[in-house]
Amino acid sequence: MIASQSKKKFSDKILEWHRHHGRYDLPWQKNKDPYLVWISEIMLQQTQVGTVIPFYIKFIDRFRTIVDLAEASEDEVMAYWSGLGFYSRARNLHKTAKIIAVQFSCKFPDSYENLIQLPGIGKSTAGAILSFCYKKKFAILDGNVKRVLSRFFGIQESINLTKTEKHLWDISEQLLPDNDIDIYTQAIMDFGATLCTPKKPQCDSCPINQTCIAKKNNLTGTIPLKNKTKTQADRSTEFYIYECNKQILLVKNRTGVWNGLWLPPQQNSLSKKYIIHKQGERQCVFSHYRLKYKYFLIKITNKKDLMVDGLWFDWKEISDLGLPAPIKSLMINLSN
DNA sequence: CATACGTGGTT
DNA sequence: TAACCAAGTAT
Repeated sequence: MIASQSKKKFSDKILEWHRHHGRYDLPWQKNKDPYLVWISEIMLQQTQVGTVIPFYIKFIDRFRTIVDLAEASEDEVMAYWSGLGFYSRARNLHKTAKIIAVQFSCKFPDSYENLIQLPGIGKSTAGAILSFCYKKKFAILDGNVKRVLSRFFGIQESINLTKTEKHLWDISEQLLPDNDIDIYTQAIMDFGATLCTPKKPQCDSCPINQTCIAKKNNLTGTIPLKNKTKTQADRSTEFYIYECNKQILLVKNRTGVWNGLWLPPQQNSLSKKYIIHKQGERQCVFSHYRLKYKYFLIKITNKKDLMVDGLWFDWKEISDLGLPAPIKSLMINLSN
């Protein structure tokens, strides 16, 4: 339990800091339309602000309302998400738009119970939407808040543990101010993102440095503690880029990473003799493993030589398709 | 509870 | 170069 006076001090100081040092000109801060806030929150999950901005601008320009999104094809939604990563976010975004269109008559839900059941909206995203759009007193617990709170309270247990996570949620909820909840939610994220940073936090100009346990004990370099996940074995695959009549064959991937995106076939199904025009080897690094792949550019004269369940696309269509970032980059290279 | 799920930037 | 990090959620 945190004493009510300490609570007020904490939120007051974060709010006061935000007045002078907060971020005010991000593209999703122009209004409190829950649809737009939702899009930004999903895009920002595990993704840096600078990466999100151009994707957000293009996305909301194409899908201006929940109806635009609900009526779009999954393929087009994936194309707009192409390069942003964590593609289940895009698939869930599309699912949720349809659910809101049908079950909520296009009106964005404003209760925790309704929000939390929507695909892709978890506790923190629900809290962000409720506080930003409806000024309801709900907490968030993103990476920024975890770092700020674990340092301020000197929490030296790993933040990966369920117990610690629960503790942090508890603190985050207790610290909420009675007023200006929407500003406070933005303020504590800005605070974590720009002052209480992972590396080299600016403790000298921190408004709560007098009572920060990590600062007091010189532990800002070690808090928050994280369990490191064990490194996984590399994986390998091959991509066969078949060209015929200035078109290339792609198949819709339905498993694992890149689920929902287009990929070149990963096995060679040509029975006749063929010529490899270009080939090479690359790798891409994921959160949990490294993928090494060989690629082969093979030109054929008859599409019927390939019995593959895919579609043929013009080279110039590649940049507008839902392809993984490294594969799109490879293909654009090969088209030159 | 641990793991799957991307990508690009920084150290 | 490898490791770490970024507005988490689903299973």
